[in-house]
Amino acid sequence: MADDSPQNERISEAEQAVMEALWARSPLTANEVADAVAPARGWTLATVKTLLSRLVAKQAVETAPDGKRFLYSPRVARVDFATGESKRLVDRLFGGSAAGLFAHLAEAEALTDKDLNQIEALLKELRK
Amino acid sequence: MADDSPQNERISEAEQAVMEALWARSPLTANEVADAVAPARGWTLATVKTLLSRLVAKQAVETAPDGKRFLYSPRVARVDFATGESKRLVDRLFGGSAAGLFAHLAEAEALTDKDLNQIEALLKELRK
DNA sequence: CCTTCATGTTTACATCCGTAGTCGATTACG
DNA sequence: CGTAATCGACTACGGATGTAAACATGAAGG
Repeated sequence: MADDSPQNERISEAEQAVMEALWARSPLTANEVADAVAPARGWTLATVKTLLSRLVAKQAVETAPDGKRFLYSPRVARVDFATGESKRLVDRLFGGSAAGLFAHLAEAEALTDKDLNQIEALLKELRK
Repeated sequence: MADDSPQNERISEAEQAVMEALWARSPLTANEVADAVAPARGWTLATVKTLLSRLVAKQAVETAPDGKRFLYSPRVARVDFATGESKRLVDRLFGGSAAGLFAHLAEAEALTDKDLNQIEALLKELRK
């Protein structure tokens, strides 16, 4: 029973920063990833390399040899990651009810007018 | 500059299970908390005691002496915890846009009809 | 009173995470 | 051809987390 499916392992916060770079553009070399991510987080190249390794181990990223080095690409889509994390939150905090999450955000005044308008438009669209 | 405000520290997943017990009913003794959470998670009393200690250290839980033992109560409201976690998710994944989260859930078909109805009703209420 | 039970405190330990240095091999440049 | 730069792999290490046992101390019961 080989575990060939991507991303059973959890992606940590620091790792996500690396994924974002790859989601934005890929494939990238380790250096390119570092250029994209390291400055904003104050990381050294070594840190980025470690995170890339861990992501490869977690099968969240795959490598293609390119001469001496590797080109890195995401193996999990950002959409799937976002879905997983969102569902986890909804389950953990709102008993699986997405509406519960929205009620909560509304109550916490965490919804801007813009949010409300967009959600309303979305709803209309879905109803169609 | 004393840090007297509750919960700057992050509450972990295991710790949240303990918080849930206290949010459901409080104050509770360590034993009562254990009775409430240990079976479902397969924990021993010792584990619950450790988690309670850490929560006290994190100022997420406060104690009141009750003779020989302590009574534990939450110091952070569940609502605030939920708000914090929700905002963190929205920031980390949807650039701070709650509508983005909503659009995403819709696209992932993670919204049931019930969710949609409830959200619609919510919106109507907010528009009032 | 002395033993036992209950309960909080301390210690333990494996794993994960954040952050990074070092090593070994390979490539490229002089 | 030899030396320097490059790059992935391995090692490191402190803190957080999950999980729990050992210990100390006070209370309760015989």
